[in-house]
Amino acid sequence: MPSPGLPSGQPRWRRRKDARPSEIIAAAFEVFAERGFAAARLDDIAARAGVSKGALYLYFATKEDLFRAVVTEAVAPNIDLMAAMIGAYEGDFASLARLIVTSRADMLAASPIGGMAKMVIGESRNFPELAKVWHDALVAKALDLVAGVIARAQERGEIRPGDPRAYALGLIAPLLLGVIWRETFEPVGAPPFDLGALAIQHVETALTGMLTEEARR
Amino acid sequence: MPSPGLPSGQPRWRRRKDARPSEIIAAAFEVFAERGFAAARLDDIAARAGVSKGALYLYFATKEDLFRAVVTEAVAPNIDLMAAMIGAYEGDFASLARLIVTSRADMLAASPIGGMAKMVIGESRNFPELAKVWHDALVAKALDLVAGVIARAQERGEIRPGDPRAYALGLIAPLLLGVIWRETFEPVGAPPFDLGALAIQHVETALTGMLTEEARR
Amino acid sequence: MPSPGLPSGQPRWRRRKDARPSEIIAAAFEVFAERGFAAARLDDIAARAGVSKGALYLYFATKEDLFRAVVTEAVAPNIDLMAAMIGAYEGDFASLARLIVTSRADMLAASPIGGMAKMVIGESRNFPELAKVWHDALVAKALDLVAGVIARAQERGEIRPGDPRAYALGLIAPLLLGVIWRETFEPVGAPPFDLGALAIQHVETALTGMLTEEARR
Amino acid sequence: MPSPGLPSGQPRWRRRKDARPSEIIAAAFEVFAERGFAAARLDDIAARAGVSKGALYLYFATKEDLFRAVVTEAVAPNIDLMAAMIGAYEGDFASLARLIVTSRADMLAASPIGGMAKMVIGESRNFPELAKVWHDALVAKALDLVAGVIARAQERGEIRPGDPRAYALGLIAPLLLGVIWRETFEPVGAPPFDLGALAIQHVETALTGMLTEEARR
DNA sequence: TATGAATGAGTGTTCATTCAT
DNA sequence: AATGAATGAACACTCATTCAT
Repeated sequence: MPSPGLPSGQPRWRRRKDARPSEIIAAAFEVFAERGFAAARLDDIAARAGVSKGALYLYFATKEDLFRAVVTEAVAPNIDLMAAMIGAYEGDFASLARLIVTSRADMLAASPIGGMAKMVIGESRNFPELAKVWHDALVAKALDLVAGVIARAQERGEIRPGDPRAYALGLIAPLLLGVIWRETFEPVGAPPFDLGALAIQHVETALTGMLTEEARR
Repeated sequence: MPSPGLPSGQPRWRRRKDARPSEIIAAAFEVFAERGFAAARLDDIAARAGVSKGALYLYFATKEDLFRAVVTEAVAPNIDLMAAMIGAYEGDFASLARLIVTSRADMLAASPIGGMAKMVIGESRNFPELAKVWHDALVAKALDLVAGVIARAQERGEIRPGDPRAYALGLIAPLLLGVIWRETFEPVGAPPFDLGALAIQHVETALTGMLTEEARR
Repeated sequence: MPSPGLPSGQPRWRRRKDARPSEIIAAAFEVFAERGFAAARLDDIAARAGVSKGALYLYFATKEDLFRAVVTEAVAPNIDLMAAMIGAYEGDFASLARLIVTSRADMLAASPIGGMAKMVIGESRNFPELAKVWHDALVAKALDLVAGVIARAQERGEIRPGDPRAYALGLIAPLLLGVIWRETFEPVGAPPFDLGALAIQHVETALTGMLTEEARR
Repeated sequence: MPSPGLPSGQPRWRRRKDARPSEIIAAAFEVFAERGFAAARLDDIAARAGVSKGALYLYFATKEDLFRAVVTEAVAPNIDLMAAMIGAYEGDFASLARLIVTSRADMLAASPIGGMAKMVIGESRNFPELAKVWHDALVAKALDLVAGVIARAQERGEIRPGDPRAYALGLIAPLLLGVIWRETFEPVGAPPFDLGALAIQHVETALTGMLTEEARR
């Protein structure tokens, strides 16, 4: 039985069907990122979204569904950015690598993707489907793109022999680890990494290591 | 619900003459790594350890304490290995780097430390103390060790100018990410990385990028 | 949770010029009969009635009120039928009994009164008022009518000595049980009873048992 | 987190693994019979059984399972009683019928089977399996037994022609209806039926109606 | 020590009811 | 009059923790 009257001067709620789901997802993201899936409470998510607990169920069938929505939602906007960037590029590998690494560093520094990554990593056993979505739609795609660029640069003689995927991982790993570092260790007092500076130094080092003698000139 | 820092006067668990506690920790590690802290059930841990649920409480006061024991236990044996290896080393940086990277790759490939890392990352907000322990006792120490070696090599003119910590991160990041990859994405069908091969290729590339002209000869 | 008897000054539902309330009652009857009171969902009732959930509250104050309306509505048309039939009858008991039993059998076979009975029986503890309405307005009335006819027939020497109510129950019990059988056991594979055939055989058997020697000639 | 200490002088519970399930079933029977399945609250059942809510789940996986146990438990002791009674009988049908009807009346008057019947009838749509169990193990069996006896009596010329199942239903229907009456209408003020007296009168009437002229002598 | 039956606070989910539109 | 998004109390079920044995 609903409480017959909390004496409030304002309407108890406003009808905002369209905005609700994304507001809820945003609130859920925060709580899931803070607590992890299992420890997150729907009460908290609802409160942070400014709705009642019951309202969550108007848009998401279960807590798991809400979690899925949070994760997949975060994947979507990132998928084709790098593809567009790489596909459109005309020029030598070194310039492209500098562009990729620094732009990724900026993106990672600004976006909450670190929190997402933490969730996906932490819940990968409980939600393998989400790990798969992240892998297929984001991680593998990005890695394959970069590895493809590297392979073509190798054919042009710009890059030394070697496994392109390993090169690609070496190129972006410090950035990703920097994000995990920020999410995991900075809150407990670890000195921060400046992702931008890290990127600049790392890409030059990596390029020096990857490029052939000719390409370095 | 984690209580970050209960000031307990006694040791978290008593080591008894028999193997019970470590058996329990081993079982708990498996379950925590599979499910995460919150979703892990003490029933499962007890069953896997071959003891009753009540017996867990003879050795660990709470589920949180057991988790703490699992994590800190895993840190211990790794702490001083690298320090010993590095401290004892006489020789040029390139040789040391090859030794460090390949030996770390072997260790990471063989040990369940990836599962640990997943747990620490995933529960870092709920157990900041453990993130701190991991950082202080393991991650920062390893990073500082490597960064120190690099700094000294820079002083000797073996390595180009640049932030030693950034160089250190660039050196070991692919390995760590490879471990996370194995724990997170391989179970959902991602192609595996061969950590050993990755290490060999990566260390040469990184060295080429880091070493000065003189040192490369 | 039933509140047995809220003293309301207004009629439980307002009959409007259009058919809405009775459409809702019809839909509610179906859902209540299928699920029982507690398990019936107003969403389903509204959907089956082709109205919104909110519209239900324009006609019925609560779910309980709707249930009351369903049950009392179903009682109404049956109340005076038998009374009229019996009151108008001129003739011997045997003919009247044959008429009553066979006509009741037809009615029971055709009407959804079995579903009603199930509801009243199943919710009698939660809605004693409705059990009372059914008893007072329908069951007791019918039983008393038949018992009265039997008592008068006994005075005329047509029926043997014995409690008229017990005779009346014996006369109609197989029909009622046949209806309950149909609602309860036929859906799970029980062989059906042919109510008409049952009635014909039973009334002759009962008459043979009840009538005096003289009346049987 | 369990409450660390309710100050009670007695132990909070005693270990009684063996007795628990039947105590719980007994308590559950009462609550289900009073409220119906959906409206019954596990808190109430637990309280009436003198255990905690959690304890219910040591013995029954779900509320539905508990309901199933209640119903099937009640079926068991009744199954073979009548079969034994009938199988052992040597003598004419009239004597057997008198024995069956009066002994059933005593049993029905004394047992809570009326409450069970109400539950099975009321929840037959939600729990068709239970309606089936009741039908197969109890109702059909009893009806077939009686119908079989009647058919053999017909072959011996003791009973008039007619469908044996219809005769059987006519023989026992008033008793069953009397039980439903007691559960449904007596609590709301209906005058009670004396099942014993009803049985005695009814069986004589029915026998008179069923027996052939020869058998009646 | 060791067990595991018992506890009960906590939480995901449902759904009758309300009310802004 | 009618809608259906929103509410929130209620309840089934879980599981860390306790304690009689």
